[in-house]
Formats: sequence, structure tokens, C-alpha cells
Amino acid sequence: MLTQGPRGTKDILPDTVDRWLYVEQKIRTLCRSYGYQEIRTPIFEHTELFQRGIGDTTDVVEKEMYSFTDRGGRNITLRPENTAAAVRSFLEHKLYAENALTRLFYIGSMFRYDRPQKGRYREFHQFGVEALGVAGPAVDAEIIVLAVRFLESLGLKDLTLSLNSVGDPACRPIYRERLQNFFRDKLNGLCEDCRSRFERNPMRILDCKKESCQRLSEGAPEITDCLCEDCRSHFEAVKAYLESAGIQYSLDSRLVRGLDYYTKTAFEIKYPPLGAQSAVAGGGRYDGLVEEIGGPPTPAVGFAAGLERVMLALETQGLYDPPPRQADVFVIALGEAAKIPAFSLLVSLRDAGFLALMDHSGRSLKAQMKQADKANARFALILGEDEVRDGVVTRRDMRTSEQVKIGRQDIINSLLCAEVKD
RNA sequence: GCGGGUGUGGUGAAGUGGUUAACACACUGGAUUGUGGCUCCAGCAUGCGUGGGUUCGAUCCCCACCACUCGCCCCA
Repeated sequence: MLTQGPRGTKDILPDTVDRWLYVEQKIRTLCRSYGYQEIRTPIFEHTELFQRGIGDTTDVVEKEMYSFTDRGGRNITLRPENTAAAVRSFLEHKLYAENALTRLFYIGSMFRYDRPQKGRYREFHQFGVEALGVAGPAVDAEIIVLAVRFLESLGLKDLTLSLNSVGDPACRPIYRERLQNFFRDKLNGLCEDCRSRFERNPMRILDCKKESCQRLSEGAPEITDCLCEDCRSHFEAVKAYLESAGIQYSLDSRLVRGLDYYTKTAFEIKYPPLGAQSAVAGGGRYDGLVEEIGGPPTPAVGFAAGLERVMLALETQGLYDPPPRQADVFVIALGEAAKIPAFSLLVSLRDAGFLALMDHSGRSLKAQMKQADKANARFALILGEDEVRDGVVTRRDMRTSEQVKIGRQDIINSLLCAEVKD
């Protein structure tokens, strides 16, 4: 128990960190060119924020949150997603006062109590983007292009972008009612889940995987046929913008977002080779959320990408090979008398910016040479009794096996001349 | 939350109700004095996810738990 991390958590070990850094680097440079600025919000928030923001009846809020009461009696929840928190921060610090359009992005851990499986962990990482303050369809398109470019920039191919509009408070209730009317006399044929969805969120019946439900939902009214004029023209414009950017998409009138705050545009990007957890990024417009949380009416769009899934995709596609570990120099000390001079040499090498290693375990020369070899060192610097006595260091070129003795003062210069460093 | 599969050393794995749990890689040491990468030799699980039970005896049979995994669900 003590030597095992909690279920659904994952250590990112040194040999994998490179890949994370690589992806994070891509994110930061991409966001920079789109004018999105990084924001870092707390890992926990008041539980009420998520209840209000995400929606009381969503699975996330109902059964997946890590919630607890702190010592001061506050209801606290580890963030299950970051949109609500970003909006909270946006409001708390009145960022809306600075620009008409606020562009934010974040990278961080999220927490959901869910059954772990490939690509789904209890602590997972998301990269997300939020654009707050502008209602126009160009912002939707900007966000979608950013999401697509992010995945493309990593070399992922065969991504699918699904697009839909889920309406707004003007037209969604009407659609909802039409859907309920459609399903009302079919209720008995629906699965148990769908029967409860009928009341709570009938749109979810449409993407039920059960064949019987699928068959019953044939011929159901489509949301895109029921959009109000505002939503319809918005949707058309988003499509036009995407086409102008050369972004391929497919319309999916059954695409429903799980969180209550979505309005109008909804989209999802899948990477099919991942199997069951193939949704890599998803998002959409959430014009009602800011007000819901207590701010001024503020339209907004955003998306989030699951980084573990991105990592899986990179891994299975062999898209990122970490650079091999390569030391510049490996310092070898032989005998007691050499230890101190060798250590001080090591320090000055590092101070000079070399990647310098040393085996501190006091093993045989042969063993230390093996270490140097394994570390891919360009040079081995050997300090034994003779060298200490003569004030020199033996410099061995690990590629050519050439050896020269060099005065201790001249070592760094000799290495600089040899252009060891990158 | 529901259903299926799996669990042997650092890794990949063979194996059997009964004496010393294969093999490979990795790791450590050595092959004459202070020199790597090849080769050769040796060492390396008192232990077969954890805890119970059955049995004269269990890594191998049963139960529970834990973890991983594949689906469902949910989502990123």
C-alpha cells in the first residue's frame, strides 16, 4: 500500500518527462502565436463553483468529484475541469475590464473519480483554452483552428472533427420538447438509462450506443433543423470560417456536450486509433456560464484536450523520440587522494556549463569507464595518483580513445576548443 | 457504478499440487598491476500482486481484496 500510488494516478518518470515537455512546449508556442496567455488557477475551488458552473445533474458533479470539507468547514473540490475556475478568476480579477476579448489558456491536473482505464485516469492533465467576451462566430472558429493545429503540430494524422450546434436558451427548450414528444410513445422500448435521460437530458438519448435505442431514435428531429435564427446564422458562419481556414469537419447532429454550460457551437476531435477513449479534445461555446457564476453577461468559447490521450497517440504512432542522453564529460577519480580534486574539477566543469557526470561510488577504473560509456560521454577525465601528483588530468576521447595529459588549469579551455558543448 | 481478462525478479517472459522457480535483457563483479564499447565467466526472486482457506504439501485449486487491462458508462 505504501509503495503503491492511489488508484488511477500515474507517475511521470524521467524517461517520459521529455515527451511532456515537448508537448507543453508546442502548446506554449502555439498559444503565443494565437495571442492566448497562460493562467494558473488553484487545484481546488469551492464545491459550489462546479455545481453551478458544470451543472448539478451532470455525471461529473453527481458522482465524479473529489470533494471534502476543510478544517474551516468549507466545501472544497479538486477541480474536475478548468473552465469554471478560469471564469471565476476572470471575474474575480475583472479581466473583462482590460480587453473586449480575453484569451486564456491553461495546462494542469484535473481530478475525476471514475473507473480507470486506458486514457482515463483519476488525476489527468488537460490543456485548455478559453476566449471570453466576444459572441461572434469567428472566435468559435479561432478556437477550433487552434485545437486542430495543436494536434496537427504534433504530427497526428487521421483526426476527425465533429461539429454541431446545441442551440441556445431561445431554441433549445423548443427542440427539447419536440424530442420528448418524439420519444414519449417509445419510452418503453428505451433502455433504463435513456428513460432517465428522457426527463433530464433527452438529447443524450440520441447518442446512446444501444442498438435498440439507436433504432428508436431514427427519424428523431434534428437540432440543426430547430435552431433559432440567431443560432442558425452563427452556425453557418462558423462553418464558413472553418472552410476559409481549410479545416475539414463533419456535421454530427447527435454530438452533445456533457456539461450543461454549452450553447451553440459544440465540437469534438477524435483520434480513432485510441479505441474507447478516443476523444482527444472537445469544447464549444458557453455563453451562459459567466452570468451563471455571477458575472456580467459575457459570451465565451473554449476547449480542452486530454494530454494523457495525446501522449498515448504520440507513443503509439512513434511520433516523438526523446533525444538520447548524452554527457559532455565524465570525471573519474581513482583512490582516496583524487576524490577532492576530482570533485572540485566536476564543480568547475558544471559551473562552466558542461553536462558533467561523476560516479561517486568509488568503484574501479574499469567500472567507472563503463559508466562513462553508458552516459555517452564525449570525454572521460581521469584523475589518479599520478595525475594528482603532477597536477594534470588525463583526458580520454571516448570515440577515438586518444589520451592526453592536460594541466588542470587548462582543462576547461581544452574542452571548449574541442567543442564538446552544443 | 456494471461486465470480461490478467497479475511470476528492474524488464520481457517459461513453468509445475511435492526436492535447488527455466531462459533472455538489464544490473553487479571478474578475465593478473590504472582504462569503456565485443566476447567469456560468475552473482542476482527465502519468492511467484496482498490476505485468508483447501491439502500431508500450493506459485500452480478456492474465496476476498488490491492493481492493471478491455468493454459499458462518462468524458478530455
